[in-house]
Amino acid sequence: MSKHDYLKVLKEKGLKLTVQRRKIIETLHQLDGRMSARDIYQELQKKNPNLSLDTVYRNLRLLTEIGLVHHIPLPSGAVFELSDDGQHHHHLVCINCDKVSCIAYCPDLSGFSSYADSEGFKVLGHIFEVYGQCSECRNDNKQRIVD
Amino acid sequence: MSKHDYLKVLKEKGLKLTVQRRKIIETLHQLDGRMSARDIYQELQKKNPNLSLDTVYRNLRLLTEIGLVHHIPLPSGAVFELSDDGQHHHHLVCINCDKVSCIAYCPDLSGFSSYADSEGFKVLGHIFEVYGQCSECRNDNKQRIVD
DNA sequence: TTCTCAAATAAGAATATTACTATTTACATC
DNA sequence: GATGTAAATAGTAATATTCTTATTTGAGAA
Repeated sequence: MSKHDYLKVLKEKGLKLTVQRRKIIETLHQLDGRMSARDIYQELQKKNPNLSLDTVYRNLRLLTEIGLVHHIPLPSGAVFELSDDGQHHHHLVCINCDKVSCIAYCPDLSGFSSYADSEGFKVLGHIFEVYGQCSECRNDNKQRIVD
Repeated sequence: MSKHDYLKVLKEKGLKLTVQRRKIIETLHQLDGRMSARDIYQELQKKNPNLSLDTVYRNLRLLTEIGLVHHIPLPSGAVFELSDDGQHHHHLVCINCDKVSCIAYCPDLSGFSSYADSEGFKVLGHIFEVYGQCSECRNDNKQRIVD
């Protein structure tokens, strides 16, 4: 998704295109990685010392709600990434080194949603993250055992 | 799982049966609901004013790691519940009123885990929570629209 | 029972995240 | 372009969670 498309989506949702909001998206877009709220705050504060940390958190929450941004809870704290396509996906997270990989698997809730709906509960979304140990950290562990 | 069983599991894991640890489990057991770290802290502080809030957080994290306790992230903050059987399960959470129901569905990661393992990644666990709107909150919304 | 020591705690500092409120701003309408 | 208004921001306070370190304690060994 291009930078322009993000701004279009915001407009479609009736949200204002504030400078701060644009900058947050641009930062995530340009640095093209996963950043914490504080990372983004520190980056943007270089140009705008008046920026409020709350504004970063508030917008990240908003952008997450409308699906433009993914919130990834890591053992060491939350990071955020831009959504490529407006669709969500899930992650494989190493509990040792915090490395994150995207995965294609998504729990199939279609059957469950119908059931829940018949019980009056409207399913609106889900969070799903897989935790484990990456190959590098596994190798490190083996080496340590040998030592 | 009885109170005694929890203490047995702790012992098996080589963890100390501290007074604070026992009290945290007993509180979750007796009040038999879902409580925030602060709820538990405030309850236990009545009897032990020296109790540290950090101790509550630290033990809830530990108990969650070994599977005796479930951590449930709600929009308004995290709550904890004792695990009935040492097995995990997932929840349906109303984003309006924070009501929580347990659900039987659990994402099937067996195939994915084998694949991940062949790539060097050892899957150790996952988090999964379903969000939506409960029947009561849906009805409230309808009424508001009619008004 | 006493001793020993790693594990756990208390206390407080540090960090993360959210809430509150007065002021500012995007943007639709004129 | 000027104006009205609701949404968004800055600044700050409040709350949630984690970290650091000196002290205490559970539990095994003597």
